[in-house]
Amino acid sequence: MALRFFNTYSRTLEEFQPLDPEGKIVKMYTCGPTVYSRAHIGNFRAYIFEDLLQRHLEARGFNVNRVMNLTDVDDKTIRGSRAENLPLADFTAPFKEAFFQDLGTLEIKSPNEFPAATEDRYIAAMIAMISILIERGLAYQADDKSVYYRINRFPNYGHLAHFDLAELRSTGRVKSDEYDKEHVGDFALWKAWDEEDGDVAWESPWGRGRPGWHIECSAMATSLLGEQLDIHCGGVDNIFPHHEAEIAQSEGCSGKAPFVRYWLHCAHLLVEGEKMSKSLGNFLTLPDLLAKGYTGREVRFALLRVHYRAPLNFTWEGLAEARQALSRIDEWLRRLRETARLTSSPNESIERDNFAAALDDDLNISAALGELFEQLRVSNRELDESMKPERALAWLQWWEKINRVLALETSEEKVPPEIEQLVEKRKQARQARDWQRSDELRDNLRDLGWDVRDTKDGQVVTRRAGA
RNA sequence: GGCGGGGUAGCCAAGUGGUAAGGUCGGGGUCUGCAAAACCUCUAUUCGCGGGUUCGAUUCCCGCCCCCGCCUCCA
Repeated sequence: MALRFFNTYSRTLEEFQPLDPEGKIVKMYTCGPTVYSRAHIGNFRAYIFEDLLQRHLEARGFNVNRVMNLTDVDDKTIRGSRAENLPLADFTAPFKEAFFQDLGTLEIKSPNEFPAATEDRYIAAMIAMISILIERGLAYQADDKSVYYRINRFPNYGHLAHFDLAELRSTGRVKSDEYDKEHVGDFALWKAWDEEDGDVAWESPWGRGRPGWHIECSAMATSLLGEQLDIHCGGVDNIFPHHEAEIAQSEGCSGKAPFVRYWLHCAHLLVEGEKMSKSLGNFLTLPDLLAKGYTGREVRFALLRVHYRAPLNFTWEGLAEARQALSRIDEWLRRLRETARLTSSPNESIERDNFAAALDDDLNISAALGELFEQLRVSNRELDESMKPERALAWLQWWEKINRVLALETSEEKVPPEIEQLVEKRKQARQARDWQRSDELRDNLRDLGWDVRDTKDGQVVTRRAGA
């Protein structure tokens, strides 16, 4: 089956075909975090979905050039820096750092570029774009000195979100500048400096000020990837106004459409059935989960296993399920490796491609995982009936291909000497058929965070999940 | 009010116009000194509700209900 994705723009499944004439390079832009606080697991659901997308494209032979921006200037970052009495850059730096750290913990591939909005070259690019928009009559400076996009002059405005301009109404969520704007829906490209901005300001042809939110993504995306992109992702809440504005700005400047060939949006995350919010006390960050003993891969699996367009209900029970499923994979790999140890010559291979085929269908991760677990059972059965080392090696190679996409494998933890000693003692007790002593030592080991099991080949010691 | 997404077993979740993958939990079994792991087996006459089309619908059409989100700076 051909690779296809659900394009928000057309609201249909479309076969994927990159712009690159060779059909090789994929230009992908993903909206990154606003660095005013630690990113929460809802944010990471989106980034993990994007990671899965990138990895699967790579598995299918594409060369993905991915950009993820960092929004390091906006109302919230400015507010935060003032509250802490820090220069803006000093306020945002630790959040950038924390973000990179979390990406690492979750095995999210680093994008090729991490442009930040405040970098000189992008501020310059934004100013250049705004100038062009003004020249073309697509933007204007209002009485409040800010520059706004004139949405009435961009006929396509509203297409992505399926919004009718006449029906846009203010939710009052944002300070209303309606008196200065020609249309309520006109959005800021350049915000004139005001007192609350403190020393956060750049010079521009329209006076001191700072960029509006939307323009940064247009500027960074087109600077790094060109005027037209293959894929642009984000959470569904970004469809409007953010991505709608990006289309208006980018196409308004380049005159080329479409700005983006495939828009992919991921649904939100709920926590225990409720929206995550600080007031509900269910606002979770990665360190919160790590502190409870969960690992990055367990969180990754819990966030990965639901299709990206379906809402994902994050629960503690779900994390426990993830842990259980992963330890099954670990045990399976341990057995395969043990069997494969006796050979190094792969002379057969497992030709089953259903995993990747499932992902071809708009990243159907559930079907893909279904296939993985089905084959896991098949191969476990083969192991039970004594498997040849070459066969085990073939299964391991099958897994490696899959794991390049899932990124769920951890390096095995070495058994420390003191644990080895207890295991040795237990071995002796068992040889003496001293079951009481044997069970005692097993309990000791468990308390120390190690599981020990008896198999026909002797004791098997593994690290306890969550220990 | 407008625009989306979703409602499938205790929980999570695929799926097809022809009779419900997979994960997890729980019951039974094989194995084991006991466990554990692995495997086998059982657990939805039924897919939010009501109509319609059809030989046949969870799947297509119509209407309704519920949940979540967006409607100007939230992934």
